[in-house]
Amino acid sequence: MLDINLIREKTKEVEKALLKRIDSVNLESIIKLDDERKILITKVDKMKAERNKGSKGKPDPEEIKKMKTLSEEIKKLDEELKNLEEKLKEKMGELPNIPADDVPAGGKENNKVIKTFAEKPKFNFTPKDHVELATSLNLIDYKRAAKMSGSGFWIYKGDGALLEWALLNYFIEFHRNNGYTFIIPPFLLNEDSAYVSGHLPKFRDDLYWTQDGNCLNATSEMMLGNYHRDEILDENNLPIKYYAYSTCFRREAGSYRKEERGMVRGHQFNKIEMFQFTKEDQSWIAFEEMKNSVEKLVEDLGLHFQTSLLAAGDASAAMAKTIDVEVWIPSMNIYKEVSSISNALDYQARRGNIRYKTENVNKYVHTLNASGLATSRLIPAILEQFQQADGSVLIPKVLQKFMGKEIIK
RNA sequence: GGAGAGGUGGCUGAGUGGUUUAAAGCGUUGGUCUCGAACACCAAUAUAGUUGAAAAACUAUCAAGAGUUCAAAUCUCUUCCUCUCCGCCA
Repeated sequence: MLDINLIREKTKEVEKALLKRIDSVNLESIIKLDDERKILITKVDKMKAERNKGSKGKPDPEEIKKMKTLSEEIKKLDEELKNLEEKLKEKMGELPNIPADDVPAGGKENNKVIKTFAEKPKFNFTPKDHVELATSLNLIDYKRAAKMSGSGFWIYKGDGALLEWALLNYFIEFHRNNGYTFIIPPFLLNEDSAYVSGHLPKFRDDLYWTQDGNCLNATSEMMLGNYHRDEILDENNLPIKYYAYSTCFRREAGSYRKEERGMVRGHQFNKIEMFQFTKEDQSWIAFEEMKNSVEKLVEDLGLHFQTSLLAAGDASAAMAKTIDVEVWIPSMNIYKEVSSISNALDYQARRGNIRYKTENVNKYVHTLNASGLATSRLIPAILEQFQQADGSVLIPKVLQKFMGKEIIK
């Protein structure tokens, strides 16, 4: 949600910025609605003031008659006002966040690679893809998972399960050392929360729903963003840094399984999510810090990867700026996202009504999130990038202590 | 799943139709006192919206929504949540 006052005061600038990510903007109609709202509120409030005055003490019968007509009129106007406010809210909700100045306009094709890390691995043998490796090393059981749960699921087994858990442990330890607070949230959340996190109405079909009207969490960002909903935070506690573990569930309706074999895209995967609530002048510092953390995490695994600045149209609508960390998957000849680091500024905080008090003024916090990290795309990258001629796979140094070995064979 | 009790400001807690502009206490902040502190005393202490240059005024909010009424924290209905007891149960 954008600030209506900003839209009123800097209409042209806002319009221009929004055109970087969407084709057409009509701010005038929003301002007009807001004008109507103001006029109506002034009118109704005056009538209510009159009624309150008249109803103090015991009015005589004639006065009661007058007040009755007044009350009926107020009721009508209140109804009108409610409709107007709903319409305005809906229109405001459709507006995406204003992209940061350095974010390129347009869609995916305008994403900019910022930096590349480590070397692309070279093989003097024919490399296998991660499905072959995971199957031959008995790390992942795709077949039995399909039998039990259908396609898009997999079973971690033996060293595969240990590798998954080692990654999670590695992340958990890393964030703990960086002063983040660990959260394990419920994996089910109610509809209201999904609206506040911005996943509804857009992703309704991509979420799993229970018979009680809850949905399964698709990323713990949904939980963390709601954690301080409707609160006024103590500015001395900011920035607040959380990281959460959750299993994430996604229907992935309509996606192509063929091109994304194995575990690149599934209905269920594990993820550690980072989240920060900051003061308004601290969020870009936090953004850098989070980006550096994610880069360090992947770098220390020894993987070849790159970072990209997403174009306005490719980033999610709530975000002012997003940088993707993309890891090299040799068999696909492509870089696949393992983390998006995003700054929403006050856009999410407005929706969730999350503020802090500073010098006796309440301001909206800024919110940021980043995966730190999802495992399901790292495992293919690790298997493929670190495979040896004999079909074994070297385990990254940072994971060895969690697995008790150096090589999977 | 059944039965019961509840939800009031940062917190505790009074308030069953009309000076409630929500009592009182605690907490917090500022001041007086003091060499300094404690005590004591004085004062301030919610959020949002509208009008206004400002001072300020007005409106709404007592879990949420609807209703009754000239007037609702208070009466009625619905929903949500919390607690207690019972039942069921990986």
